[in-house]
This record gives sequence, C-alpha cells and structure tokens, in this order.
Amino acid sequence: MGVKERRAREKEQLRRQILSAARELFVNEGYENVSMRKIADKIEYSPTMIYLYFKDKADLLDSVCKESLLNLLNTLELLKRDKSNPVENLIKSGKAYVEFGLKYPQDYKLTFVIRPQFQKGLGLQEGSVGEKVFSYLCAMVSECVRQKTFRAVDVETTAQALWSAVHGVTLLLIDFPDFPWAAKDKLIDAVINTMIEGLKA
Amino acid sequence: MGVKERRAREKEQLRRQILSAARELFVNEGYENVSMRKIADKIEYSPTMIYLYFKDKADLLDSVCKESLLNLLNTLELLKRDKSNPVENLIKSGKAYVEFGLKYPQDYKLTFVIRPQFQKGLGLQEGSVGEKVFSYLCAMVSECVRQKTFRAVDVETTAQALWSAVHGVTLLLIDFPDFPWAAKDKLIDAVINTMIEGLKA
DNA sequence: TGATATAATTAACATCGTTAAGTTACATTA
DNA sequence: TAATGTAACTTAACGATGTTAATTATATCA
Repeated sequence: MGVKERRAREKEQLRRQILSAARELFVNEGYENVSMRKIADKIEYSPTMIYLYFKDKADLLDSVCKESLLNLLNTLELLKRDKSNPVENLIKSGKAYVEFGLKYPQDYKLTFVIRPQFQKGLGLQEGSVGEKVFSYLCAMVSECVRQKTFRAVDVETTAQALWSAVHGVTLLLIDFPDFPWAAKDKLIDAVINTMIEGLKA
Repeated sequence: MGVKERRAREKEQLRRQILSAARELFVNEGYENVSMRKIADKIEYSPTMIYLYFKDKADLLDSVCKESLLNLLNTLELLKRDKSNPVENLIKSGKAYVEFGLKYPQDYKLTFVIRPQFQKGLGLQEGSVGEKVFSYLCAMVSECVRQKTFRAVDVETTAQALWSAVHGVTLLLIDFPDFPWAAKDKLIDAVINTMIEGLKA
C-alpha cells in the first residue's frame, strides 16, 4: 500500500515546486506581470497542469502569501523569548516588522495590500497566522501597561494603532522609493519612537 | 478664428468624458477589472479613440489620480486658514486625511498604492500636487515646533512619520473591513493622538 | 498482457492592451 | 459650389492573457 503514499508525496512535491516558482516570479516581477504560462515554463510543465493543484491564479497567490506570513511570524517569535523589557521588545518587533516588509516588499504587498483587494472579506480569521501576529502584539502592549511603563490605554486599540503606524511606514517606503525620505532608519525610528513615547505614562 | 477654439473645446470636453467614465469604472470595479473597451462602451466610442487622448491605460490612471489628489488638497486647504492653534490644526488635518481615504477608498488606493505599482519611480516631483500636500504638512509641523508645543524634532522626518501613521490606518481600515477593529473613530483618534502626544515637548 | 484510473498535455475560447491601416466628417481654398 | 487637405474616429488585427474541455500518455492493478 506504499504506492498511494508515494504518489501523494510526489504530488505534494510538485505542488511545492509550483509554489516556489510562483513565489520567485511574483516577488521578482510582480503579481500582475507573471502569467500562468511563465510559471509553468519555469518548472517545465504545461500551463494547465497548475490548475490541477490550484483553483486559479488568485488561489496560487493566496498560498504564497500564507507562507510569507509564516515567515514573518517566525521572525517575530525569535524576539518573543526575552520578557524582561517589554518596551524594548515592542520597539525591536516594530523594526523587525518594517524590515521584513522592506526585505520582501512584494511578499508584503501581496499579503497586506494586493490579496485583500482580490480576495474581499478576509479579515484575519480565527486561528490564522495574521491573527497570531496580532495577538502577539497585543500581549506585548498588555505587558507594557501592566508594568506601568505605558499609561492605562486600551490594549486592543493601541495594538491596532501601532500596527497602523508600522504598516504605513513600510508601505510608503516600498511604494515611493524615489521620494526624498529622511534616512530610512531615521524615519522608521521616528515612527516607532514617537508612538512609544506617546504611550508612556 | 473661432473654429479652432470650438474644436479645442470639444476635444477637451471629450477628454473629460473619458476621464470621468474611467474614474467611475476604476472606482467601482477596480483598475484591473476595467478594460479600455469597457470605458469606450460607456461613452459610446470606439476603444482606440482613447489612445488619441491618453498614451495608454496607465496614463489614464495617472490622470484620474491627479484629480483625486487635487480633491484631497482642497479638503486640506479648507483647514489651512486658521493659524491660531497649529496642533489642533494638525489633528484635524490628520482626521480629514483619513476620512478622505475612507470616503473614496478606491480613489485613495488608486493614488497611493495602485499607481506606484504600475508607474515605478514616481516620487512626488517638483510642483506636483502631492508635493503641495506634503509641504503643507511640513509647514504645520514647523509651526508646532516654533510655538514650542512640540520638542525640537526634525521637521521633515516628523512630517513623514505622521504621514506614515495616517496612511497606515487609512489603508488597514480600507483593506481589512472585516477585521474586528476598535470603533473606527476611536482607532483613528488613537493613532493621531498617540503620535501628537509623542511629539509634545 | 490488457483494463482501468490518474496525471499531464494539446487545442481552443473569450478577452485583454495596443498598433496600423482605413474611413468618415468637415473646414479651407480655388 | 466643388475639390482638396486634415483632423477625428473606426475597423481589423496582433500577440498575450486566464481558463475550460477534450485528448493523450503513464502507471497501477487484475
């Protein structure tokens, strides 16, 4: 009965092959400029084969994005360990978040801008990776309030506000690379530090 | 010599007809889902006629966005008058900015997300409307610093940070309408007030 | 070996942005 | 008024796209 298993393994392998080809092309050339035929070419299969593994192009995009979020989550998890200084932790996480976005701009836009546009009504549903990232953010804010480093702000609202700020600077830096920004790090610091400062007791 | 003028007038009129048809379709159905043929149908002309007035589809998008930016600028100009309380002014402007984005979400995304994606290397060039909006923001920050309501922050960086924050909350609210946000106004206030608070002397 | 199921391919469709060639409408000149 | 030139618009067509249906190859089981 090992046949079935081997077949399943091969299928899974090909699925991953499609995914990684799609990812690379999406990231390097942009979702719009990548055709199903181009993806198929890259892995030396016929274009229509992809439809045996993914419903359509949007579904392919969706799967790529899920991977991206897992990546981001891992990056943040690494910072989670140290519980001694939650404020410092929050700052580091914010920087890591923005830097992740700048390191994988296409992934970031894909996940947080393009996908919601193509797949209406996805709201970081229960148990999703996005929800995990967000609840992790809440936990850190909560800890800052508990330690009275922050004043008694509403935890959820504050977490959302912080997310807004880092999301905004990430997207602006990605989308307007030619704008005469202040030095990139200086701007990121300004956004994060100003928010943190505004929350302190 | 009135003939030339009449012809020019008619040309301009048709140009505006194209623009407003394109705007309506872009806004309602999304840039990607609108074809040149659909625009042409709407105004009962042949598709290729559009190319006599606009270089290509991206150019059409570009022109639509310029109009949007002018709209935003007008909205903000209204607040400019009162110079007495620059901080209050800044807060009001921030709220007006976000509310503009939420009122015309497709316009906003078109201008600040979709366009940069399709038209690389546009960086708020000299004399553009976008530059005006930004310099207006700088002026307000500068005034706050001068009045010593803000500490001696770098004006440009601070303006960019503020822009980041309002941009971020605008986009999150547009893109994830189903996320369990805090009450919309509460979140917007949190973002803006936290930033302002973080800048105070 | 031959039947059967599954995987992958070929062919095709409708639609897209865009270009080139052709046609109409109209103001100007003879 | 009739011929001419030109600007405005349309028709026809190209190559590329996402996707579906029909078809062929491949590998497993009897």
